[in-house]
Amino acid sequence: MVTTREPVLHFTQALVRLAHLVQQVFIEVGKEHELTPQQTQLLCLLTGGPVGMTELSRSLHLEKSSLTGLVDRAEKRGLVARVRDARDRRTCRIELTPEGRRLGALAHDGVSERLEALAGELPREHRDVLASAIGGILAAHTARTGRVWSGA
Amino acid sequence: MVTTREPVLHFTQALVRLAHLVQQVFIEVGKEHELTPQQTQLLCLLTGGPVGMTELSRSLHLEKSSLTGLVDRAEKRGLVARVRDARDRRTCRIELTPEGRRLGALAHDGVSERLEALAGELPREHRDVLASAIGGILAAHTARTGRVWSGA
DNA sequence: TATTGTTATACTCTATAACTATA
DNA sequence: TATAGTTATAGAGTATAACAATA
Repeated sequence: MVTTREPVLHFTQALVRLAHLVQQVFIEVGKEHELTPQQTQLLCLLTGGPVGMTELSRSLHLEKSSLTGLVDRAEKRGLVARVRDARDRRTCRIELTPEGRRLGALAHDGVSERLEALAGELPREHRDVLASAIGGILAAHTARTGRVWSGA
Repeated sequence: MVTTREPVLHFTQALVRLAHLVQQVFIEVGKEHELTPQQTQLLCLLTGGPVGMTELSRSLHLEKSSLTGLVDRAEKRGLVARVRDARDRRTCRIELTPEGRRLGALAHDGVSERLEALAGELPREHRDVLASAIGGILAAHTARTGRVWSGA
């Protein structure tokens, strides 16, 4: 049984609420730059370098057809570009335009800033425990599914 | 490969990835019961009892007009009902139908189960630190905005 | 006048199924 | 045949603006 300082929240409850808070930060920061949450996520992901549609759809957990529309709209807004590959003419890599890179960086920084601020009052060692505990959860999940999400 | 106590992830990076993982769990569990993520969230929120449209729109961070549609669809599926108030005939409270309550409970349990499983390998004291650290973050945010999200 | 909620409208986001082009 | 990506279609989710009904 739990004897010492009992956590106020159940463990899973805490995770769910935290997730929604982070999601909200993501939405608000995106809105400041007139980005939808999905566009924000796309830009953050592409910060790591160009990615093909199939890999992108796996990373974002989206059907390829859904991704086509997302990339279409981002392309129309001048945030990303489709670059065709001469070797395999079926494929294309999606890469950031300078404007996309700029907005992606702004969004990334805005999210970091706000999350840091939220956690500002936590003692340093709690932050470390938090980060490494989360790292453990993510590692367990990655080992099980082979999936990594690398946004923000 | 994870060796030292040094966090592998930056703090904010860890939060963002965790949030996306939780979100994905939410989506997958909802899908098992043919619920959209938004419906799942709505049902979980209403588990605490009937809520009016205005308060609901604040809790979910949605415009009232967006909420109208969400409730319409949920009502058409027989998950919730609008109950009009005789005292103030402008307002209505949204409450779960038996079917909505059933699906809400299933979704809630499914989410808890999976998150527990993901965290299954964490030492007990890390889970407690994690939960209380998150509690601190949420409390700080709530103090600042006066908002609570009470889903799942 | 202020509030509660809805309607009208125009997007974005998403999935399924069928398709084209290339390998 | 198999893979990479698109198109067609339908529906859900969302916001803004204008509105109706009630307080």
